[in-house]
Amino acid sequence: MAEPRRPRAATTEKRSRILDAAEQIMLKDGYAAVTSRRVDAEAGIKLHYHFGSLDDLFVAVFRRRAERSVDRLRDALESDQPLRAWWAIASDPRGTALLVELTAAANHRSPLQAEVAELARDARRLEIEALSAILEDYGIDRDEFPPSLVAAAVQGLALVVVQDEVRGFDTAHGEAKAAIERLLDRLERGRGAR
Amino acid sequence: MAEPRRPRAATTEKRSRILDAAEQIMLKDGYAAVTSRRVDAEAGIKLHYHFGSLDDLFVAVFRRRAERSVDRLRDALESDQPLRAWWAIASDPRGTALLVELTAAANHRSPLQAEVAELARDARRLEIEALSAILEDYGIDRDEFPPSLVAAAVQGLALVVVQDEVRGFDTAHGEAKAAIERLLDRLERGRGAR
DNA sequence: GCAAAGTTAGAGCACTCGTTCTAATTTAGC
DNA sequence: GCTAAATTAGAACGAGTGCTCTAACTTTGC
Repeated sequence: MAEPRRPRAATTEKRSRILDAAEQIMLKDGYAAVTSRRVDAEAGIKLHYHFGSLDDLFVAVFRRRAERSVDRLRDALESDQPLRAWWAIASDPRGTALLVELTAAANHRSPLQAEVAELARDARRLEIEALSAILEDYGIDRDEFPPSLVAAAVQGLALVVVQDEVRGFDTAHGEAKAAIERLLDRLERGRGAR
Repeated sequence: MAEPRRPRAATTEKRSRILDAAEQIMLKDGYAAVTSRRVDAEAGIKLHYHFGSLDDLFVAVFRRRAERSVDRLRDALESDQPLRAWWAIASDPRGTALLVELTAAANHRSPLQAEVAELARDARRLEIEALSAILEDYGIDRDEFPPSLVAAAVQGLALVVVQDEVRGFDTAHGEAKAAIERLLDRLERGRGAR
């Protein structure tokens, strides 16, 4: 049978160095700029030995990110101020930008598409479950604003506000962000008082 | 001086045939699939004579779309049921998908980036102005939900719901859409009664 | 220190890309 | 119908792509 053939000590570190390079390129110039030669140059290592194909690399980048995201989301929704903590995660510029790029890249990389769909489902399920339990604490009517709507609204709002800010669009995103903070103040205060 | 050298009769039709082809490719396989040879094949004409460069083509696709969008948005916001009409536009799958692709493409096509920024600013300004006038009619508190927040929320919500639906993600988007319709019903009814 | 396995750099392959050029064809205006 | 301009197809160029192969190099376990 196949021998164990264990990798060397430094290998996992090199894998993550390649993943870091891929993320950085994606954030700077978009997913289409993530080419084998560009990653090689940025990481100082050739990717093909460690990942085989670009598809595999994209999937690995996504997986590493997705695992962190789901863990952090779970913690946030179980924290003292679930809405505020959730918003902090959703409105993180780096994470949002990467998610947008990876989702766009998934359009023509089917192995990646499956991963993206899975994360979308898991994250939304997590959010909806958590919201089902806490929405009433915030004084939000569940018939008028069901968890599925609130979840989509939070994610969408974060997406638009963050993207407009990152891209430097002149869309009063600062004012919107301030209003969201005020809203969170009021909601979290109201929840504590209940 | 330069002679008039007027183009032939069929030329404008051919230009728009190329634009149509570019849109179709983008919707099907993403902006990165819009290559000169692919467009040539899809449209049956060579694009370089009519547009010069791919950058010019992308800008032309965006401009044609942007002009229609702003006009339709203006009409919607001046209609009898501004929120509902606006939502209908924002949640149009084809328009949303194209906007996402073009915005992503703008990441590494600077001539396009300038156009996108301009549309974002103009559309948002239009929305904020209209909302400033009608928000109170809907019984929405302007301090708690300022126009800039409502505008970002509507666009973000549409983005997420439509994208999840188009991509077949299992995120309860159907339920969210139904809740939005109920919300619109209530809001528009309340506005009429005022 | 030595063999075996892990890892590397570099060349190379077959392909696609955006764009330009040229020669041929089609059309418009007279 | 003729001429000048508009438009076309097709080849070609240099560059970049994902990926493979090979020969060298480095580390590991004994």
